[in-house]
Amino acid sequence: MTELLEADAVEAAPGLLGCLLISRVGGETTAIRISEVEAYRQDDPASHSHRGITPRNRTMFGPAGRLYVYRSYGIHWCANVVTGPEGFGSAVLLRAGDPVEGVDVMIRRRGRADHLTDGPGKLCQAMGIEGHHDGVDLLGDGPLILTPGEPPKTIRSTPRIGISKATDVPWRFVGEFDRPGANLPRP
DNA sequence: GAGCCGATATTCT
DNA sequence: GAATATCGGCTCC
Repeated sequence: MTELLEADAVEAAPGLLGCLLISRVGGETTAIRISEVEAYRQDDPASHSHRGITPRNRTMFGPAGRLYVYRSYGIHWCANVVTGPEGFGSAVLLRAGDPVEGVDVMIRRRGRADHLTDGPGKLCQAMGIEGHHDGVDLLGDGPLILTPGEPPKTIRSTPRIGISKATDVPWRFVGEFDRPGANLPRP
């Protein structure tokens, strides 16, 4: 896991598909199987880190395996896994996952029973990830843990979503699995 | 289903 | 002042 995350974000991103993200925020356990990610790195005009270090994005420049959390559109939280060597601002945005544990908790946090973790802001809300989790170590014993899982059957790469720069690079990765996500609510 | 709109922190012009 | 790595509620098919 550590070696994967120390690689370039574009290499690490597809490797994160199928990994499990476990949250114990507030003493309640939720977990997802990661199914959709996007790679961002410093030499990429669409990345927060492209124009250098700021108070918001400084976690992206830290060691691999940390969680980078930022506020999106002033409303939502978005979670990234920091990758690459320390000092190079790169991370993998967690866009979506399949719920595998704590669905009842997710439903309560989201206030609805469908679309629990199928977007970056929704994923954070369902797992209780907020701004104060920025910088936590995902490989240690903290409230948020990243562990290896079963890789997807196939991986598709597409252009990234919701950006206006560097829309030509296919750095969004979507995993397709044999088994559907456990406990996925029927829409 | 698609399309419009409002909410609003942080950064950049 | 404008743009953004979004979402949910609304309308109208």
